Amino acid sequence: MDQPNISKKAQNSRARIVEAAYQLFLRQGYHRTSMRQISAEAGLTVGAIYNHFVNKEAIWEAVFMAKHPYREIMPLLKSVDSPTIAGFVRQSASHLVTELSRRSDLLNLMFIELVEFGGKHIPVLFQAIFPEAVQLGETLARKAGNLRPIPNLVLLRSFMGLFFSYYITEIMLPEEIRRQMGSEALDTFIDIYLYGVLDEPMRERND
Amino acid sequence: MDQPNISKKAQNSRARIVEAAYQLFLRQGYHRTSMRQISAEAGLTVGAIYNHFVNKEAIWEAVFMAKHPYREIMPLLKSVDSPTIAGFVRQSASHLVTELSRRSDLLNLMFIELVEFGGKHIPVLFQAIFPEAVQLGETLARKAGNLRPIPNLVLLRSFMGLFFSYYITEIMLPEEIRRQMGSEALDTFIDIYLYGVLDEPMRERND
DNA sequence: CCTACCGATCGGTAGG
DNA sequence: CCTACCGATCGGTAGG
Repeated sequence: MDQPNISKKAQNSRARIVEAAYQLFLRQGYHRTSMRQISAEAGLTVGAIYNHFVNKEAIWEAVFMAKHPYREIMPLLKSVDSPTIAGFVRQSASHLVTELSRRSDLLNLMFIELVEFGGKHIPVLFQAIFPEAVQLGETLARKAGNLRPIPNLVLLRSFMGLFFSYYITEIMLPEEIRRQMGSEALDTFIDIYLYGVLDEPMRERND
Repeated sequence: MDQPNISKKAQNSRARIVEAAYQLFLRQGYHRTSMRQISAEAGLTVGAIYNHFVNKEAIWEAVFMAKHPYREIMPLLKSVDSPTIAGFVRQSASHLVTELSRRSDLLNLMFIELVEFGGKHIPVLFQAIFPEAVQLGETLARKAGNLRPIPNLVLLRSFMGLFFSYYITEIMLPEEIRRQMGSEALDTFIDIYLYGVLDEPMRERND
């Protein structure tokens, strides 16, 4: 115990840097967060960070890949086991929106990426998650329910778009208006989507 | 001509600062843009800027209020004159998406606001556009077509959400996948929306 | 509206 | 020769 595994120590430092940077980036944005803050939060010196990352942007890349919303969203979607499309969409929506409102900062990572880096790291991220996403699209298409003729990829895209549309319009509404709409807004969004993609019945709320 | 109108000169300087800052903020983000850059682009010194704005954030507020997407979107939507809901949605969508792809930076202002300021200026912006938006919602609801029972505000919100969902998912897709989906993706998104909000017929593409 | 400058802090690197 | 890290400081730039 006097001679700890050096490699493990290094991995631990790296993990602490990523975790500290993640918290700070979300709270303050990328440019408002200094290397000093990251190093202080991670419990090592500024110089020490550069043994793990060549520069600040490399830290962002590690944070982005390790903490992007999909890492939370995918397991959530996989845990939904309704046999019908309608049930799957309703359950997914309630899970996702609960998660998004509990952690309203989740999509901020994507916004920072878009604002600060022009989205240049997104293709790499996309490659990593594409197979899983395609699989999800196929799972969705195989469930019971008469889908209108919609290509799998577009179906998947619109499914994800459902949450973006709800979340972004929610962010942009002042508290007051949000209350006026009530919690039915989400149900209505889901209904619109289900009426939009399904052909005939199966749209009832029977999850 | 030796004694130009001072107030006009001041207004002109202010306008040049806002325009210069707008270009730079979009291109580089807020924190990557220095007061020096803005002053150089606007053709005056750093100190001079502080005769027009108390600080850098005040410049952002002026840019945000003057250049936000609604300023472009609202006139566009008002110019659409189809008598049916379906026609209105289809025409609006084609106009908006054309405009958004021609100026892919339009929504970036919103993202910067969210990332750098936590969205704290949005309520002010919202107050300014809310009456117009409500009017638009009513116009939409009065057009021909059997709407399912959806509250006006939620209908308007979902209508705006349609574009967010399309635009955000487009940003997040690498060029390659976007091409695979083809240009029908937008048409499919619109169809899903129309099937979602309309009760029975009138969904045909007859704009 | 300018020149000149401030306290502080930035991302990154020196030698050991 | 490696790793992980230190105290101190680099040249420049931030908002004001």
